[in-house]
Amino acid sequence: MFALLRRPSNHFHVLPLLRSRLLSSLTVTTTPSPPPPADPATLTSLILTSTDPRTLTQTLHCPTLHWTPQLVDQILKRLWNHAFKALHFFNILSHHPTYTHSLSSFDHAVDLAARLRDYKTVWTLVYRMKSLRLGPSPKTFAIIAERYVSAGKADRAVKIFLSMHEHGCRQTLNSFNTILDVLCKEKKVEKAYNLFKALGGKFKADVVSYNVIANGWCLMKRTNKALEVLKEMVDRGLDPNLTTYNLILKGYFRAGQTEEAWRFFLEMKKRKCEIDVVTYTTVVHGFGVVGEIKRARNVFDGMVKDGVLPSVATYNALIQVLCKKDCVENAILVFEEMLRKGYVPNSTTYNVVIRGLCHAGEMERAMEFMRRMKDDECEPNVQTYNILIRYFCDAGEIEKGLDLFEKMGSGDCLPNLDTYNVLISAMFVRKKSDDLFVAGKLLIEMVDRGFMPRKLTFNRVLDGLLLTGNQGLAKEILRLQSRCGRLPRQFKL
DNA sequence: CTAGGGTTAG
Repeated sequence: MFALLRRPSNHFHVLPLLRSRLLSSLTVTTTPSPPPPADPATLTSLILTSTDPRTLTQTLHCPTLHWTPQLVDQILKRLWNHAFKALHFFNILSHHPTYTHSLSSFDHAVDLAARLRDYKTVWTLVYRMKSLRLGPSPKTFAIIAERYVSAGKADRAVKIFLSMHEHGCRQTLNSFNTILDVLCKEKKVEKAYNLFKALGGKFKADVVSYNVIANGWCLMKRTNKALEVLKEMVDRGLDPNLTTYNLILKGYFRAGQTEEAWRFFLEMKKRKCEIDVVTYTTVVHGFGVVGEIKRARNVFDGMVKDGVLPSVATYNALIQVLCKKDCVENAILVFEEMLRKGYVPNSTTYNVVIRGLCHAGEMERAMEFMRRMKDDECEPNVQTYNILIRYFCDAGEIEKGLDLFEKMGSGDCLPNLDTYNVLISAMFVRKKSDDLFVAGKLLIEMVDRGFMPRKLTFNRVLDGLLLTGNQGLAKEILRLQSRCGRLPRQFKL
């Protein structure tokens, strides 16, 4: 906590000890000594703590360091929440004397730049892929389209899809379905449906196209619209499949039409359309969220008799709804039951249990489960940290929240946008000058890492700093705000 | 990354 207050610059977050250790390993590389190890964790720390680009380049270009696309991708993944550093790393390797980036690393870089809304860099990367004859691939376009749509530029995304072939990437039914899906997932169903009507004939729309659109309506809780679309499909001579039925089932639950969902489920069973684990998981979850725990359990118990084994996701659904609508103790009983049956819980399982415990005020047991995760080769992820940080702060144990935050910075799980938002809000509860100072530093750090705070966050922090006499930091943040305003920071390639 | 099931808060 106090280390946090004292750290002068953007990297105040990294624990001092770790920092000096890594810096010394950096200087070592300029003299003929052992080569830097090639494991992703060490390399990621090295990139995060380096302060001098030239030394870092030297280190990463070291001939004994054997780069592979897998290694590069692993590092990019680890640096996902530190977008500028990630792109910087990508760029250094772009100039490596012998190594050449793979298509998937390019896609990572495109995704990062697009998330920063730095479209100039996005297109530079696309042209570079093209000149290296690596791509762009349909996946590259899916990434770009998704980012444009989520930045509120749906029309732009459609245009880019329509111009894919100009970049040497053929338009297929698959890519058509992808753009429809991207639009639907961002709740632009009308737009998707218009595109579907205009070009569905040309691309020979199939059951996937119809399912995507129907699911889009379901996401808007417009089950009837979804059913209309499917009627149209049947009229065109295309048969619904299990995915179709499952998405309608989910749609009924989502729209609060629980009894319709149940009748639909019974109909599916009666018609012998070979319902699967997804069907059952949907029903267990659907009943659970409306508090129908008995029915959820009945369905869960019944699936085995029907010859369908639950999956980890099914257990996760049951455990979650028990936490929410029943009690954590019963949820943990199910958790233990799944272990006894030989299932391997994943990070979602743990996160669900941890949230349940936090919600019940059992913070210590929640922490215990986080430690247990590691024994199950299931490292805590950013969601795990966010849950614990949030509940610690809500309970007024802000120091403990900050402790966890610092552990993230030094470990292999970097904080994301949610982490910063949660923590910054928490800095207002005690109305202490020191806390506001931390909030200011966090704000600066998040911008440094490619996350854009909302205007409201800026104003809250500024007000707080001025009220508590932190004029200096307030000034710095004002400059920051005007510098990043609405324009994205551009990355120098 | 051609579609359906588990994580997140008011």
